[in-house]
Amino acid sequence: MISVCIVEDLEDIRNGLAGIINNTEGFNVLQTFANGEDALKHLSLLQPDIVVMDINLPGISGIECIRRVHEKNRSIQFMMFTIYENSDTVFEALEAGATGYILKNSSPSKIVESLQELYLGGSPMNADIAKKLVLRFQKQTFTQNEYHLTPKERKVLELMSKGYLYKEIANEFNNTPNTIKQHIRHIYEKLHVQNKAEAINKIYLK
Amino acid sequence: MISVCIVEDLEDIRNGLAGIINNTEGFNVLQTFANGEDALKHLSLLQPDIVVMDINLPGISGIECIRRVHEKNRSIQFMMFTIYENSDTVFEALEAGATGYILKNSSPSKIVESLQELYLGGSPMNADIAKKLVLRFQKQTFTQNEYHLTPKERKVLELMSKGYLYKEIANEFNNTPNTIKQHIRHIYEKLHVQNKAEAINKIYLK
DNA sequence: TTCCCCCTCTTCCTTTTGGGCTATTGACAA
DNA sequence: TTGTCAATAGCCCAAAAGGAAGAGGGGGAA
Repeated sequence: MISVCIVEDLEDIRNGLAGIINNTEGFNVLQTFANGEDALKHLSLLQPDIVVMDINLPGISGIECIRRVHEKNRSIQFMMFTIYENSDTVFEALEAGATGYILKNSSPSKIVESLQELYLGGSPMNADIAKKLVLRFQKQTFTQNEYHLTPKERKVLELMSKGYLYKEIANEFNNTPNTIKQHIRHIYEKLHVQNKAEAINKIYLK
Repeated sequence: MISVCIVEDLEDIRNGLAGIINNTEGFNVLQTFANGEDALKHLSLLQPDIVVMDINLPGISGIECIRRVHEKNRSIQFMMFTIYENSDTVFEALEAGATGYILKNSSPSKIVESLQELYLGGSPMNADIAKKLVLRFQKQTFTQNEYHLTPKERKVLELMSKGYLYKEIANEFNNTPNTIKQHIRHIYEKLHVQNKAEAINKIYLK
């Protein structure tokens, strides 16, 4: 039996969704909430398997609600439930702890299918959002070539990003620290940055 | 008309797949290849919209093949085509430039649907793989709590990782640089690191 | 062959960082 | 009320990083 809680401010949608889930074998709606504040109070005690969370709630946002509950309850799975697909919002929610994502206009069967996937350890989401995740993932390799770094510079940058000192990098390549310094100066010029942290940020983060 | 090339060493599977795709309205199989070497020679000229790439090829691997073609042809979309779901392999392929992912035992309709999604800019993949991507994405936020950093320390760390100097962070919070230095000392102690780059690495990378 | 780029290394100098140590305040919990 | 801890801040000192400017060798392309 998969236990579910629903947080959704619109009564019709909330009840409709609860109906769909309750009428599906193997699912059980424990409780529904009309706002994030109520949900915050009770979710830790209820310990549902899944929380279906509307993102646009009055008062505390769905994302904030996920963040707070997720922090203390790592076993509860959160399924975002929204009408639109703003990718920033979705990323924020993923960061806050959500693992799945369904659109409000999905068919009942699609919704149930997604909940099952989530319960089985998957991350149901549409191909668009998955693509954005993939792009973030690819960014690293992608970015490096953009700045026309030479092979040597890339290797230096990599060690630098791991916290190696100039002299340690120098040992690694049998160079003098001065040489490494020179490479790093060139890297900074090409990236238009002034220090290690900025360089790492530009190449490996964001 | 969506143009497709197929790289797959097993003749039956290759022809079967080509048949499925050619019999679907809106799709056209330009050419099929039995190995990566042949594909490498011709893909740049053929410029298909999509390449369906088997990962386990004799000789040069599918991943290496994607990497090389992708490097010079950013508009060609790559769909991985495998029997198993080793996540390391899938990540490697994503890194190499693949954006979609289908299992060999998928139904013909599922395969066609995935190809359409890919063409429309999505990243078709099953919920398991999506979950792994999400987990990588969440790692950051996840890690921070592990080291019991205080909220202030987290904020300092964040600015530090962006390349801010002590005094710049100090201005941001109306503190003296000495205070920031002290916070950073504590951060380093908690993370067991000696410098910025290591700290960034431990919290935001890998 | 000439020119450009990559890799190598230097010297001189300033700024930034990091480690050790100490200390005060306020909040919160036992 | 006493103890702990976060946040604030200071001092001294040494190491590391970064900026400016120059220079030589080697290899590939025009």
